Amino acid sequence: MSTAHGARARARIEVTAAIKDEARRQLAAEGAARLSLRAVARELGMVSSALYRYFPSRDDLLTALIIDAYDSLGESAEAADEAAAGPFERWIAVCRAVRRWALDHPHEYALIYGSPVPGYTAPEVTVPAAARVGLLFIAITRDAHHGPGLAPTSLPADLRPDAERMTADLAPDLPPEVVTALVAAWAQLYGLVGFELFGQFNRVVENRETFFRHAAEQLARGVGLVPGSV
Amino acid sequence: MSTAHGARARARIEVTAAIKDEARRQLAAEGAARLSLRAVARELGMVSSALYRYFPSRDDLLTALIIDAYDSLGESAEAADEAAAGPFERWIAVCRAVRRWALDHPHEYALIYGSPVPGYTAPEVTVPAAARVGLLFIAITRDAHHGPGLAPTSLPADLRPDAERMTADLAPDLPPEVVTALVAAWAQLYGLVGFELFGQFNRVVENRETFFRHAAEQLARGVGLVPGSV
DNA sequence: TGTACATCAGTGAACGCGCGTTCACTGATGTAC
DNA sequence: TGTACATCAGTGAACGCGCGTTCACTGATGTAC
Repeated sequence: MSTAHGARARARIEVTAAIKDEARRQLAAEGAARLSLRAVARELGMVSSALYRYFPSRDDLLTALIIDAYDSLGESAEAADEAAAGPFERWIAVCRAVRRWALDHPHEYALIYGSPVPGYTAPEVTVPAAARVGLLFIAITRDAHHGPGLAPTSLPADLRPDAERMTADLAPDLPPEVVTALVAAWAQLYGLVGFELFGQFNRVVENRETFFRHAAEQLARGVGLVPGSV
Repeated sequence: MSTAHGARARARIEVTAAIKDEARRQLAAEGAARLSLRAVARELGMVSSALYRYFPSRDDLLTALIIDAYDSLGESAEAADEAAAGPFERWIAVCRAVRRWALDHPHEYALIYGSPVPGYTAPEVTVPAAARVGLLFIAITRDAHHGPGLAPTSLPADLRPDAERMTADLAPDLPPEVVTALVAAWAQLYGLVGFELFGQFNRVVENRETFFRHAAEQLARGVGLVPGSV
């Protein structure tokens, strides 16, 4: 019954991977807006119409690349998390992994966190992969909250309902003050990374690694994490 | 001597403005990657080659739009600044103006702060316009520093040289701790705005106005600003 | 083990599209005397 | 005020390009009996 191990099935997996690899290469070189099915096919020595056996349209190829990018970023972040001990240190490690990954994969980063690709809207299937880094930050903060050291700032009254809804959705065992700070810190992290990546720090910040680490530490403090506690 | 008031000169100014307006309209509708000289000309009832009397190439038109966008954002921010009193309140007002402008001009915002347009690199002429909002934040913080209320966090030793260089470049009369915090806050502000604008807050933050205001207040505190002091 | 049929990866030509840019030109507006 | 010439905005045709997608096809791989 299982054709899943036939030569045809194996070939299909390999060619699909080759298409994505070449597409990723072009993405890295030119950006998502310039990614072209015809160019991918040309580079693989195929005829452009052959790609339609693997991806029903250019948008589907883009979607596959987006999911892969989120997963690649998620894996980097998770590996950094596992290599660190203590909530504060884990937080910093994940922030640095995100920055590192972004600098190593600028166009893939732009694809998932930059301005939307014109004419393309990401389908629902991308959501789980997109959530990985966020879930990691939540897990780290939750672990810290079980120990000592969380000193959340207070919430204004008009933010409380939304904060409580977010808390119920994301991390019911954390205080709403912390969840709010967490979401803000998450967005702010991407501001820091994006500014560096897209050139806004040119002529302003030079020692970017050190600057980033300092800023990431401030973000950690913002969600109540302090160095050294385990 | 002065042909600057002839009918021809006046017409030139008007047509140049009309081209930019139409280009801005297409930018708003489709994004920078889809902006096309031919479509602009078509919409204006001109032949595409006629645009070359006004802009030597598509890139020059893009550059003009970028400068206009920075100036438009800068004006909004400056107007908000002037309408507020006290450093903390001015800070919040400027942050909110930036967010408001971004939500009102999403594609122009993406053009100046989103992922770079493929094949285009912004020339030097854009720098002064790009600096306006940053200068505003520096001015606000400087004013606060002349009064009471600045309580800067400390700097790690390895960041100090870069922090002192930045301080000399940007605001020699401010302490390096504050300048560093300022640059970070500036990047973080754009993280908050970008996340909302590019859809990362979908299904996460609902009351975005309130959330943003709270986050902006935290940023203000990060550079040592506190409410109520004048 | 061998044969008949079904599946499906890849081909090659074509459709219809839009793009940026160049170039020789026409004709109206502006300038010098 | 009138004439001769220079400037320059806008035209229309063309160049050369690349794109996504469709379609009828060939031929190799896989399946059922």
